Amino acid sequence: MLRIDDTDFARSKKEYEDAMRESLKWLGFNWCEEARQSARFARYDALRDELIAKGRIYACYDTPEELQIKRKRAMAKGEAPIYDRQALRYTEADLAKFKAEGRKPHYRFKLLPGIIEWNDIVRGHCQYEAEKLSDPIIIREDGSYLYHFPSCVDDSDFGITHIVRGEDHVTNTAAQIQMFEAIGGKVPTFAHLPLLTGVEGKLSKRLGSLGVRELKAEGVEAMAICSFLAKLGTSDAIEPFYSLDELADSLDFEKLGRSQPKFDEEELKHFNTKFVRSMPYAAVKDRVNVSEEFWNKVRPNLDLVSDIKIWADICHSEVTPIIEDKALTDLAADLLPPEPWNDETFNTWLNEVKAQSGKKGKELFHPIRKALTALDNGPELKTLLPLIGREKAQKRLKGIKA
RNA sequence: GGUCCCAUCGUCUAAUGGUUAGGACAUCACCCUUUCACGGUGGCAAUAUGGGUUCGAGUCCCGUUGGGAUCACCA
Repeated sequence: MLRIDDTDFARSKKEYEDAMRESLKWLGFNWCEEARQSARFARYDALRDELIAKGRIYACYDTPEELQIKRKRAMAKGEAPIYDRQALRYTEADLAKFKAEGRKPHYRFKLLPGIIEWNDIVRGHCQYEAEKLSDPIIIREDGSYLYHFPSCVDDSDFGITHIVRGEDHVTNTAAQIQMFEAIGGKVPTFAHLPLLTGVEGKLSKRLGSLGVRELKAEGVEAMAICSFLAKLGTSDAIEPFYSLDELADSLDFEKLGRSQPKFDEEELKHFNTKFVRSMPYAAVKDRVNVSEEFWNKVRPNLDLVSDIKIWADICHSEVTPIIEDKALTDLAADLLPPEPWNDETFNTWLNEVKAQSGKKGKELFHPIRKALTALDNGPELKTLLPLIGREKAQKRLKGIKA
C-alpha cells in the first residue's frame, strides 16, 4: 500500500508526490492499494470529537511566539522544554478574551502520566516517562491535521502490523502508542533503524544530499541502489541482487546493527560498476539492443549499462581507426585470414603478425586495438575480432574508416 | 540543557566472559590474460579512553571523550 501523508496543505505539492511515485516505481516498488490522508478527514474528525469529549484532546491558544519563548526559557534554566499545559488551566475570562481577540485554537493530545514502553525489533526494550514528553500538537490553528494523529488512525484502520522507520521517530513512538490506545487501536510492532550518516556528517533527505533521480541520471542501476542500501549496516556482505523479492527474502532484522552506518556515494558507484558487470542478460534485455552473446562477451568491461552502445557501435557501425604503427597494422591487415573463422583463427593470425613484425606484448596488441576500436582498452581482442568481422577489421587495420 | 541511542581494521560488520579478534568492500602484492580491462591467490590493517568486577573483559559495571536522534502549528 502506498499512503500519501498530505495533511500539510502548504507542503503537499503534486510535483513532490509525482517525483516520489516516479522514484519508487523506477526502484522497482509496486503497490496494489493507495490511500490519501486528505481524503479521510471525516474519519479523523469523528475520532477527534470522541477524544475531545474524553478530554484526551484539548484546545490551546498559545501563539507560536509564546511557545518559542517558553521553550527557550526552559532550556536556559536547564529544564526539559516540555509544554506546560497552560491550556488546561484557562479560565472563562481567558477564553472570552481569546474569542474577543479572534484567536483560533490548535489542539494537543494529552499524554497520560506513567511509563510508556515497547519492545522494538531493533532497539530492544524501550521506555519513556510520559511526564518528560510534551503533549503533541495534532491540529493546527487552521484546522488541518499534523502527521501524528492521522497516521495512527490509518495504521489502525488499515491493519498495519509493523512500523519500520528511522530512529528519528523513537520519541514520537511513545506518544503514538498512547494515541493507538486512545482510539482503541492495536499498537503495531515497531522497528527503528539507525539513520545513515554521510561521509562528512549528516545525510538528510531534506538537504537533498541524495536523490534517486540524480543517481539514475548518473547511470546507477535501481537494483544496485536497493542491494547496496538494504545491506548497508547489516552483517551481510553487500552483493548484487536482481529482484526485490529475492533481496527482501535475504533480509533479517537480526543482522541489523544499532550504530549509524556511513553512506558513501563513491562506494555506491563502485558497487554499481561491479553490479553492471555481473548483470545477467535477462536483467537488461529490454533496455539494450544487443544479443545475449554480445552482452556476455562485452559486459565485463562496462561501467554503465548504457556503455554497451559504445561496443555495439564499434562492432556494427563505423569507426575511424587510430594508426599508431602503420607498418604493423598494414602487415596485420594483409595477414588477416579469410573467413570462416574458428577459435584458433585469432591465435594463428596474431602469431604470424608477431613473427613477421618482431613486435610482441603491448607493442603488438596496442596498435591493433587502436586501429580496430580507436580505444585504449576493452574486451580481449580475441573476443572482439569475430564481433567486428573480417571486412571492417581489414579496412580499419589499413587506416580506413569502416 | 532534558531524554534516548551508539563506539571493533580506511568502510560495513562477526565473535554463550576463555579464538592467532573472523568475514566482506577498499587498498597493496603476485598470478592469469602473448595488451588494457575482467578474473584468481595472498598480504597489510581494529577492540576510543580511564577505572572497576573476574583466574580471565571486545564482551559486564561506572566515569571520560567522541558521534547521532529528539525536544516544530514538518513527516
